[in-house]
Amino acid sequence: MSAEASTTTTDELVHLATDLRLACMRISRRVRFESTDTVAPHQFSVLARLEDAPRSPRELAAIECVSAPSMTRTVNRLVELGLVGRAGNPDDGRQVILSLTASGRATLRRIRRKRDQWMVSRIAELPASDKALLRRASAILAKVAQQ
Amino acid sequence: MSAEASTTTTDELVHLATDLRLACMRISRRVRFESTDTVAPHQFSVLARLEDAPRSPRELAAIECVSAPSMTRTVNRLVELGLVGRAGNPDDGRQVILSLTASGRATLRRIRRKRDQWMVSRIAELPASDKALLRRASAILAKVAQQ
DNA sequence: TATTGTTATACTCTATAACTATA
DNA sequence: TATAGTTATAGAGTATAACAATA
Repeated sequence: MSAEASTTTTDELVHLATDLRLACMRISRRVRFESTDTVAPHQFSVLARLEDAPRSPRELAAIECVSAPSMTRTVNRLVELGLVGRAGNPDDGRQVILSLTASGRATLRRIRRKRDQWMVSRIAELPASDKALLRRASAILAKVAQQ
Repeated sequence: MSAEASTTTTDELVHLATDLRLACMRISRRVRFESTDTVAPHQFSVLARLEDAPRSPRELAAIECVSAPSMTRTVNRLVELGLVGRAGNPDDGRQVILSLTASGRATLRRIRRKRDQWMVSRIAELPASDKALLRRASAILAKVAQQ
């Protein structure tokens, strides 16, 4: 009875984990639902991967944990939509190099802006103390997600 | 320079929204990825809807925002798996009433436990002050998601 | 022979349209 | 005729296996 008072009990920990997980999943769900755009989730994900650097289909398939034929299909569609460009590698005739087009970059920006807008509109009305708390929580959650 | 110090600027607000959204989405993604179980996401969702009360296929289709034939298919599979039971409505011969079986309830519990475990293992190591902060953040996020 | 990428084929989830049974 | 549910059919995403081209 004395040892439990000062620290977090297992029960409290599980409770916190459940509540926090549900809150994150619900927010994630709402954001995804709200920001349904011109490209599907798996297409958005590939565009985001190409943002930093051009990549080969194989690389993308590995990162996204899908098969090579699946990635071929996804990439074909993105090329068709004009969001991704395909180029050959002069040093290795087998390889294909994929990169974002200007339109692809614009699409990424637009989708992110839309997602953020949903979140901004909900946070804006909160009292300053809640915002400050979420600011700190955000950093902790980011670390938790990275683990 | 004097007015901006005390309150949240638009820029800070958007920044917070982006960070918080990304953190929630990443955690959600990790949880879903980690807890891939016997049933697919859309099946899990239907099981959860049947937890509180039996429902008709039509009701489920409306709640889950899918077509009636899609729900027929999903339900068929869940019945095949023994997780959902099908019964006729004596008052209306057209209607079908779906409810969770004992096995369906057990499956829901098992999946939730698995999802929680991932979150618990990550939160457990945090300092007590972070846990306390997340406890408060969780409540705020829950309200935000509900809006 | 190993690697990169595509094509062939099949399974699942989704949808719309057509159908059956009941009200 | 209107409603609940299913069946018919098609489109998109996924997978594995087989193939072509290059190293």
